[in-house]
Amino acid sequence: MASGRQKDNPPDEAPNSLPLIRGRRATSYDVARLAGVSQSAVSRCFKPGASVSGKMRERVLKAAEELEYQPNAIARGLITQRSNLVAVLVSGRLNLYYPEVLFRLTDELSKVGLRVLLFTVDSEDDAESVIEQAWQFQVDGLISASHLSRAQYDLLQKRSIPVVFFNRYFTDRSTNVVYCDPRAQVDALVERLVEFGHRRFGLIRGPKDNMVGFERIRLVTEALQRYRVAEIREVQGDFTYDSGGAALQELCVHPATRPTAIICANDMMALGCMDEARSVLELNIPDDLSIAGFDGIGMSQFASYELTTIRQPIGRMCQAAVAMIAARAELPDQSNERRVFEGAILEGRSIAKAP
Amino acid sequence: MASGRQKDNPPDEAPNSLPLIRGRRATSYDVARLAGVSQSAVSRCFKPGASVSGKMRERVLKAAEELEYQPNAIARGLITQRSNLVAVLVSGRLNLYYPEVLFRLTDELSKVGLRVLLFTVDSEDDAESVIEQAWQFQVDGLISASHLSRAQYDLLQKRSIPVVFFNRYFTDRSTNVVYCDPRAQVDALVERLVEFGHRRFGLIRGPKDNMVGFERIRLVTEALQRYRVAEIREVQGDFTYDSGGAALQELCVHPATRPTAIICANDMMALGCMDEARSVLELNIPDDLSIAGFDGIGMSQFASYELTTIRQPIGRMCQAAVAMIAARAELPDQSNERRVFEGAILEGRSIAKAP
DNA sequence: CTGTTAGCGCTTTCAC
DNA sequence: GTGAAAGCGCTAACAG
Repeated sequence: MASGRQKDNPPDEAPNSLPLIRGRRATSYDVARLAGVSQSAVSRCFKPGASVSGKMRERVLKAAEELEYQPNAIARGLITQRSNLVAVLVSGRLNLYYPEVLFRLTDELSKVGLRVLLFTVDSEDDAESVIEQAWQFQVDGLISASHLSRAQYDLLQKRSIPVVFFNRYFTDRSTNVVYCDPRAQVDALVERLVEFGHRRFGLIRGPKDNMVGFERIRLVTEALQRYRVAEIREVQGDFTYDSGGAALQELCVHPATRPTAIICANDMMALGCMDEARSVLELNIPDDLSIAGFDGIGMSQFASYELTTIRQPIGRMCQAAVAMIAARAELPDQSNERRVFEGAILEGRSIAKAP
Repeated sequence: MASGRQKDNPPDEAPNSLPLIRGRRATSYDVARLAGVSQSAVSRCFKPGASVSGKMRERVLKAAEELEYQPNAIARGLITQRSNLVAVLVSGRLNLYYPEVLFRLTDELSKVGLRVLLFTVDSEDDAESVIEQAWQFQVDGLISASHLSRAQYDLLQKRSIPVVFFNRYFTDRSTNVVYCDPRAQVDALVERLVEFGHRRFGLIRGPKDNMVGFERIRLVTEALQRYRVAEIREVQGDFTYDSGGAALQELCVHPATRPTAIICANDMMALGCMDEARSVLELNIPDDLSIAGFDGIGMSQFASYELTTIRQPIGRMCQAAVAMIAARAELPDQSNERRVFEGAILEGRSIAKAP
């Protein structure tokens, strides 16, 4: 067999053969040999801020270009203990109904030189295996826009993997978290609806395991109580379009006392609700029924809907999440941080005076 | 300093300390020491189908569990020359308007033990750097649901990175490709529209660099010519909702001779079109205007739209793409393959007799 | 500034 | 069936 580290070519090989010698990619040794320098010199040339003379750098880069050499990130990660990989967890739901988030996160991460190892999760059991995978791949951090159990979070902590939660958190654990607090906007929205004369409200919850959905409905309920609204009916949804329509039906079983205003824990359900109201119950929106949502997804502003909703500043939130994870990939022992963003009311045409 | 490979503990360390010794994760050496076997034995226990005695396996797995040992995928990749990483390229557009694709691909890939290194691309220049990144991370393959230039594809080939195209291909290159051929459904759709008495058609194209959009419109045009339809007006769109509305305006500048049927290169534009028709031009759909699309995205079947469209069998297409890339990650030199799926007409309520 | 050297944690011959 | 030893491609002290 050939000697170690390919210090010399096998005799039958042309001296300046193609970069891919027998399908093998060029290594820093190949570049070093061609440039007539040491292998570590090559390494330095690819490390930003290393001390190399201009002459050397030039020769090395020329040789590297000729061989189409690019440092092997895997080998680098092995020794530096930094993979430059960040695991991103999104639930199937989020990805389908709010794809902007994943897209923005990926974009921002790539700006700071981090790659996305994508995981989609549908249940807590999935998350279990995701954590093992992330661990095996030595990720520098994890951004979770999906539910994790406390045990799973503790495991991550124990393994010193920095975690940033996106729009979810634990009440009994300090964590890094980026989220949107819609409190002020909820209050303004409720005030407006009450001023419009609404007295019977329907609230459509998110899935049971979802903090954000829960919190939103809680804020709405509290605001309503502050305005002395007593007739509040809550029904369960699961963030899907279909569940929005089903929930509306449930709220309207007694047409005489049906709500005149409905607030949904997310936009997707609000759209389902609007469609059900118009096409099945034959109600006009907003004249017969006011509907509002949360998120500010692109679709909610389509002409068929023009939903009044509370938007999250997704762009800034994604930037914040990435900045936090990048900082902790660099210095793992930073203390936890919460970054809370305000929402903003997106004025649509889905709310009006009570009928 | 401590001796190489941590064969012995520093004296100040407790014998059975925590798995994370000073934040370091357990290695196969740690497990070997605890189990009283050689390091290579540990390695074998984690390799499926290796020859290990039951007794040994048991001891090793017990030690591994105690130390929470999981093999380091990075180090493994370095030696096996397989990273188990697959680069997935999606364009911002695709991700936003057709998130199902990314979701399904990720799911299927994880079933065969491959991880997704996600890249989002908006221009060909982005693709350039993505390819370098993918190369640096030694990906076992690349699935591209985004545009690549010929030069970029050739580079990938030269580097022996298996590539599977999702819904795009080159006319002058043989490639691995999964795509949907809607020919038969286009023909059926056009036939139906002609039978409904439509004689003036409007066609809304996709972005200029997009093969699929181009092909769809070409198929429509050919079918129309076969049915001797002469009045065809094509306008440019870019697959976005907004561009659908704008295109409709352009098609209707002369109300007297406006098209009575419109076919859009994708669903998202068709939705924009429907909304523009209803809310701005005050046309009824389908009575005043028939509209059809391509894709079969979830949203197209919302009650506000019920678009008649030609659906792609996304689930099966994603399975096929993953099977192809997995096979080529295993045996890189397999010949190219094209897997073509038929579309299916999704019956909505957006087409009817010509006014 | 440059080269030498020692590993990162793993898989894989090769003897035994 | 098991252990010893080599080495994947790279970075990081350390000398010079």
